[in-house]
Amino acid sequence: MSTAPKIAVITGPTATGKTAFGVLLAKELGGEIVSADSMQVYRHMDIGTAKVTKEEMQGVAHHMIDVAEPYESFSVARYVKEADSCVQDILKRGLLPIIVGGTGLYIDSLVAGRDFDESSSDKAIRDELDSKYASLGGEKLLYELAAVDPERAKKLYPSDKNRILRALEVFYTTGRTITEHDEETRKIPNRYDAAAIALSFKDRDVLYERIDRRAQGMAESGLFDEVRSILASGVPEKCTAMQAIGYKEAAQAIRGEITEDEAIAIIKRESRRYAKRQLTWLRRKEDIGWILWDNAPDFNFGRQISTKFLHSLGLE
RNA sequence: GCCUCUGUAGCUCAGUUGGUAGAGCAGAGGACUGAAAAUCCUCGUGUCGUUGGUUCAAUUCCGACCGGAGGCA
Repeated sequence: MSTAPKIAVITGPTATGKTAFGVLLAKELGGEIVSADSMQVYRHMDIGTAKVTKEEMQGVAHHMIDVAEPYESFSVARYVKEADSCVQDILKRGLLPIIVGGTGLYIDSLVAGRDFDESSSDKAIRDELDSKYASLGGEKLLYELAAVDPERAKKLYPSDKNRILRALEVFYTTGRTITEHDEETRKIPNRYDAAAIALSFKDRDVLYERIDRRAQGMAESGLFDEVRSILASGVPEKCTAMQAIGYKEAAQAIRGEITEDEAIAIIKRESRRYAKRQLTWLRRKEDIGWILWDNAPDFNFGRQISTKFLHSLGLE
């Protein structure tokens, strides 16, 4: 049926063992890993992003990690472009690309092969819209959007700044509405035939306990020092990288606005909420195989299920 | 032992001059096409400590009991 190349995807909320499981499958199936994590793309952000270490990689090649500096503004557009060339290259060498990560938008965009045309983005227009939003307020801009793209405007609230600005940006740079743009891209067939596995826990409380423990561990193994040295290197506090959970809170503590203990508590809470959002994103996908752990990841069990699952989808 | 205060949602508490109750936080559900670890939307029934009494009606008033805090001895 589909002539799109087959690839594997391992996803799931944070702290469910994706990294280790990915390495295990890569060794088993003869593959290489392409990370799909919006924060592990940045260099020097290791502790707070729970980035794979050299030892954990066990010799398996990893791509899309450490490909940008924290002060750069990274985005889906750049991710798809670079990750796609990694996937192509792996396929060309006859290996299986395994996408591993928790950034749903990145995975979907890569698999779908969404086209992020350069012409639909314009920094000057975006900045102008941004200050307009600040001075006039979201209500006014939403009216402005409603005049050209009522369909999209109806779906948004005045407070949803990011989406209002992007919708207007697309219209002013291309002359077409974002609704038209989205409809078109939805028609394009997927670039890859992806077999996706999602990792999580049967009991949400178990997941949350792991998240809390992991955040605590990050603090104990030097998260605050890591953030301090990133800030000291001149990275602006309001760049994309510094929006990462763990980093923005640590920065607040470093500035003295909150205590380190308060920061840790907030990091735990925000990580839990993040995991919940990831679950919401993944739950609506029907073509995903879930592996639910009991109290801890059981990779033997996982391997049995996943190899069977991947096999049934035509992967070795 | 006596006196005072207190016991209401997972937590901190508000409230009903008697008609079975509501905020914040936590939490839950959802959306998501160039910041996505981002951004945004929606959601509050709980033996009002237990048990008697008064009352048409008690979480609210009265008594006893059981927790908790403080004061006096």
